[in-house]
Amino acid sequence: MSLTAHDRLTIGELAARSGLATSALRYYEELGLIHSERTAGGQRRYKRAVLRRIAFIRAAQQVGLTLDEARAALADLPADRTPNATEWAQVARAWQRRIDAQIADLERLRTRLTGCIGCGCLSLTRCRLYNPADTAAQTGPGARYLLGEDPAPEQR
Amino acid sequence: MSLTAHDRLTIGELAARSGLATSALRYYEELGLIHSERTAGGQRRYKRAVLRRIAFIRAAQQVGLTLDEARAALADLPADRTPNATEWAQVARAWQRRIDAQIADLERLRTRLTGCIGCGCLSLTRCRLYNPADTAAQTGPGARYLLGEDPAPEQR
DNA sequence: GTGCAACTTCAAGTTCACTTGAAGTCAAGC
DNA sequence: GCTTGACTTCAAGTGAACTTGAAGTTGCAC
Repeated sequence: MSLTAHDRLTIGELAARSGLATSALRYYEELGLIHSERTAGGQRRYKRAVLRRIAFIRAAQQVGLTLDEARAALADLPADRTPNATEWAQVARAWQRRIDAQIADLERLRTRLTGCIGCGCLSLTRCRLYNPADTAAQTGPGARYLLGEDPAPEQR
Repeated sequence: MSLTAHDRLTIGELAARSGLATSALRYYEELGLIHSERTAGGQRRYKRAVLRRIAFIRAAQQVGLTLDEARAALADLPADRTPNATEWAQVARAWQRRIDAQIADLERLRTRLTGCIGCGCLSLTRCRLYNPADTAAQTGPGARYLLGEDPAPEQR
């Protein structure tokens, strides 16, 4: 009678499908990234749409969003159904800008490295890896992995 | 580039020049990423070559290395002098491969997103974002901000 | 109706890359 | 010689993203 095996997923099934650990799924739920229904006994049961949300979250992480930012981005998409083309296009385009910016950053670094190979490099005065005039600054607490600010105002 | 009495830097000077906090510099030293001499009174004094090492470390972080990996990479470069072209080229080329791989990952994601815009997407059966057959996904513990991201979306 | 894997909560632990704070010491300008 | 700011060590804290462990409960197959 219960075709429910098809229509709601246990946390273990969701873990298997999504590739995340059950602990991670509970953690995501605690953060409000995903949601579940409960059985009479208190166990979680997930709609299949949650798989979509998780795919979204993983992609968000790949473009460098924190889970908190991912949650904010998810707020623009419907919780339980497939987003329509308009809803999705809006999000996707924002991400494309992000991705493009990241690619540009990496290409800039690659260019600097290439220059360095040519110049027998890391010279204090000349090296462009060493003196990146172009730096996209950031200095938030948390995520501080960005070769960011350009200090050294006095070059003596 | 005068070799005055100031050919050694205090930790504060190094911090100002490198853009890192003094606490970070002590931490790097604790990890064995950089080294210092000490005054009679026990204060750190840094050779200017340390600035180069720091530039290297920051760039390493940008390409997604952990500090531990950066230390390993630094082992291929001389501690106190400018690396010669051969030494440097070897390292730089390894990094270029890394950078290229990262760019490729991002481009793959962007392609998937583009496809999704067209298809009114995130369909469970069709979506390529949702079903990335190519999971070259990095998700080891540590180093999760693999791509040099900036949390502020549109600031350049 | 029983056995047991899969679930539950809650607290605490982990890793990375640092920062903060306390308590004390050094270096240098006056 | 004094003062002051820059330094010292060591311990503990931070935050993101989870994981681990303990102790107990549920659901389903047999």
